[in-house]
Amino acid sequence: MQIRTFNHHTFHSGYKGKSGGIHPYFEILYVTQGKATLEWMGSEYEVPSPSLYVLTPNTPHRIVRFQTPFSFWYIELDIGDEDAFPASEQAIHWNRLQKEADYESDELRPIKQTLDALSMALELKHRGDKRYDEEIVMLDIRKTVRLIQNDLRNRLQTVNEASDKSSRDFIQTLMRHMETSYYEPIDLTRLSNRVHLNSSYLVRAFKHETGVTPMQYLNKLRLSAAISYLVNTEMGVQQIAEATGFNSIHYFSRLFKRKYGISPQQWRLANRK
DNA sequence: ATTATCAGACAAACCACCTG
DNA sequence: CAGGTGGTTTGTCTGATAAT
Repeated sequence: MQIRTFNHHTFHSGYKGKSGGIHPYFEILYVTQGKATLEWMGSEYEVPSPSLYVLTPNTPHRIVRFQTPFSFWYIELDIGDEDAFPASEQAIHWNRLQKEADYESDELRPIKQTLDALSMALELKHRGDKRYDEEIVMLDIRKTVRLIQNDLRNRLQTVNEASDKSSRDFIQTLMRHMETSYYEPIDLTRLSNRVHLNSSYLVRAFKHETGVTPMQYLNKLRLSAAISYLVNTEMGVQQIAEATGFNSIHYFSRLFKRKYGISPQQWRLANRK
């Protein structure tokens, strides 16, 4: 495991710079001051402070609204083939909990203590202080990840004991699948085979539960990924269409224009700098 | 609760062509 | 040449309805 990059920011009123991205790295985002909304994998998350978000590789994320001053730091990690990091399902579950997370509680206090230690260590690194020790930072990151996983495991046990498993778990299964594999070829037949259900029943159940059909949900994910690529990379529209799972640039730009009113290229020009 | 079928509406995907 | 549009074919979604 390697730190690929880390940074800390405070947004003051009038801030108009970049506040998100997409990259093939695992990211930990720790919010220390202010409130905001995080867009991640097609959903919005209320971001209080303190709160901690785990962002899995290749997923676009963006802070869209914030109450100033808004402070946070993040670390992007090249985790190689380590499997100790939360899977997408766990990350989603964890991030959803952040809205109401109480970091003074017995369960979460150890995480906050570790994060505060990390904050201080990263501050040393930022200043080029000799006391900075990368090894200790790595241990703290591993400890944080481990604490998150333990906390999730404990919660899951209590949930499973308390409630009967929803008969509609397959919808969550499919949503998670699309969120992590939106760039792969996905069609209705593959989705219904995946959960062993009739496709017409699947569409009805999915819409009933989520308000959108499976393919609408998938396109929403793909377009929000495309937005991140447009703003944060130099990739051409053709490349972005491929990277987000669209089979053709033509269809991509048409869908894009339908949703945002302008073409991808125009959107990039309008949202740069 | 789930599957099946059918028809009609609508959206996605594709090809050919246009534009800057 | 990359990116955008028009028209056509193919796939998805929905409502109705019947059955397990």
